[in-house]
Amino acid sequence: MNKNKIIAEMFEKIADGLEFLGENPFRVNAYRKAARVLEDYPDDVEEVYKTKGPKGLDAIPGIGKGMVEKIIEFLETGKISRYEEVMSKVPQDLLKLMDVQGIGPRTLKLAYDRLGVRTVEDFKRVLEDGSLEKLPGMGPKKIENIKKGLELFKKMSERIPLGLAIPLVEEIVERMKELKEVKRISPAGSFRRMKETVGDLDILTTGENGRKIIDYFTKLPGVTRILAHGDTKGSCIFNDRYQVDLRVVPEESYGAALQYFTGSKEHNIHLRSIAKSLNMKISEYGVFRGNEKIAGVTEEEVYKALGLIWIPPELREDRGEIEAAQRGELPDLIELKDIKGDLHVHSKYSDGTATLEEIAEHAKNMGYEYIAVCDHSRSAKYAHGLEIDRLMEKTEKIRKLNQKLEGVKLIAGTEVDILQDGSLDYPDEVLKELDFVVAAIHIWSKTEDVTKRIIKAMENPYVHAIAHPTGRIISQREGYNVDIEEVIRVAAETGTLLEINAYYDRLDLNDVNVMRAREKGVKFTIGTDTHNIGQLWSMRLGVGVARRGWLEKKDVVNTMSYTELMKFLKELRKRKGG
DNA sequence: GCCGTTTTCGGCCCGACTGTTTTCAGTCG
Repeated sequence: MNKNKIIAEMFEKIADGLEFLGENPFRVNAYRKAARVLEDYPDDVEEVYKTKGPKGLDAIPGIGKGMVEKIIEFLETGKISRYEEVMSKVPQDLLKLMDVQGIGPRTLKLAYDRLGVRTVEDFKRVLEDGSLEKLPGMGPKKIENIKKGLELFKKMSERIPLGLAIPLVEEIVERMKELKEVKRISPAGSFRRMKETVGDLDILTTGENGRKIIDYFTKLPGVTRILAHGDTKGSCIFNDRYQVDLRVVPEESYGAALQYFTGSKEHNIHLRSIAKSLNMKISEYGVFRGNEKIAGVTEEEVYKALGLIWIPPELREDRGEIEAAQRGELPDLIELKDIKGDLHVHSKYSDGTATLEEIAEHAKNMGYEYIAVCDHSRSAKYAHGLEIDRLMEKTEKIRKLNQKLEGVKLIAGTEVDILQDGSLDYPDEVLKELDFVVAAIHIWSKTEDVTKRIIKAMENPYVHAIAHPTGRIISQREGYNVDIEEVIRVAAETGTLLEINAYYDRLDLNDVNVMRAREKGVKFTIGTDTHNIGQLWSMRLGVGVARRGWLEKKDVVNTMSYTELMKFLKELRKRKGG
């Protein structure tokens, strides 16, 4: 585990603290930016410091002299004195409330100075007993707003996995299209960027009668609460859980608005600074030179006005895509239609619910050429892992079935367990008989470093891929204690594929790790880890991660035809010495 | 606190909404 994340968190907390103390907002922003840069930075800062010294750290964009000093202080002493100084001046418990809608640093400071509020509990008390309301700038509506914000805070504090939001958003979009006033409609925000989790869901429309469109929206089935209801914006809670904002914008600024509301915030900030350097101004209404509007109908022309080619939403995180677009060198991203098959599906043989025949049938429905059936291995008792004879029986059945099937093939595979000592749950003679082997860790302890186990598995010539390489479950668990940089390095060295597990709460590898692995020359497989056939659709989540990780068609092996893929898998084993 | 092919000082992204105001501060995205 590298220290980037720890330092990033400390910088973030310094930013919160300074904001509360009323420090120069630009300084606050500098800490936030540094935190975000570190969070995303591919290399371990400790390693950078060791090999390149302070200069190496200073070369990181957004990290200057002051931040370098603090990073070094942390690496050498485990502390940052500035952090401790700021923390000693602020009520740390109270600052948690910064994330509540309607509460910002000024409100907290006001309550702190005038009412002696020090904790979340204090704050709730002055909110209830009316003393907060008596302060200057506070009024009944503000108080009401904060109360609502607190109520929602608990429910909303957890971000929603993208896979859960997709059905809801698509249904809303379909229903809105039924209204004849609605001309154009598109989801925006982190949803459109295919971020692994989403907060609020943003939907953008153009159309004639804004009021009517918003009215219709607030009356959709599933609305349990209406938060805002105006001529251009409506905001509702669906199913007591999902906040959806609908905006109606004029046709002539649709592109600018879509760009603006798609974000990310960091991407937009960067764009606006470019606009400024070109003596232009960019907003949700368009790109302006003086009072003259020079772009705004489409996103393409917005980017073009700034000297950029259009940037796919998945890349808009300010992770180098703007510079790449300036050079005209954006990747030709993989698309869902490039996917020729699913390389991680479970059948009834282990803990899946579908028979081989049903899987083949659904492969056809998905328009696939193949599906790899990768059931659990014998140690996975909890999942009815297959003993060798059952595995052989299943493999035999797949071979026979393939002779009958038209237009689709099943690939005989396994998701073989990587055991405690890094050996595999089937002997090589057995693995050899299978066309596709993904290896995975399913049993581990929190204190254990599993890096060596995974590396040993990658060195096995019969292993094609490592499934869910970090083991994280979105908003449930962190994942194994694994040095992912090392895993990536060995994957590149041995040619072993890394899986993008597309199951909605895994998405493992994640976007940032995919990006790093790609830079090192690693190839990928995308598999849905489907256990019942209705989950096959989540391939699009995996493709979303791949796109966010800058992958092209050539980086993902299940874009190959069946024949190409089988050839590739055989050659990979040869290269690995099998 | 960061940053510079106009700048090592003086900028730093922008607009809307809300509620509280009577000209604006705070918050949000």
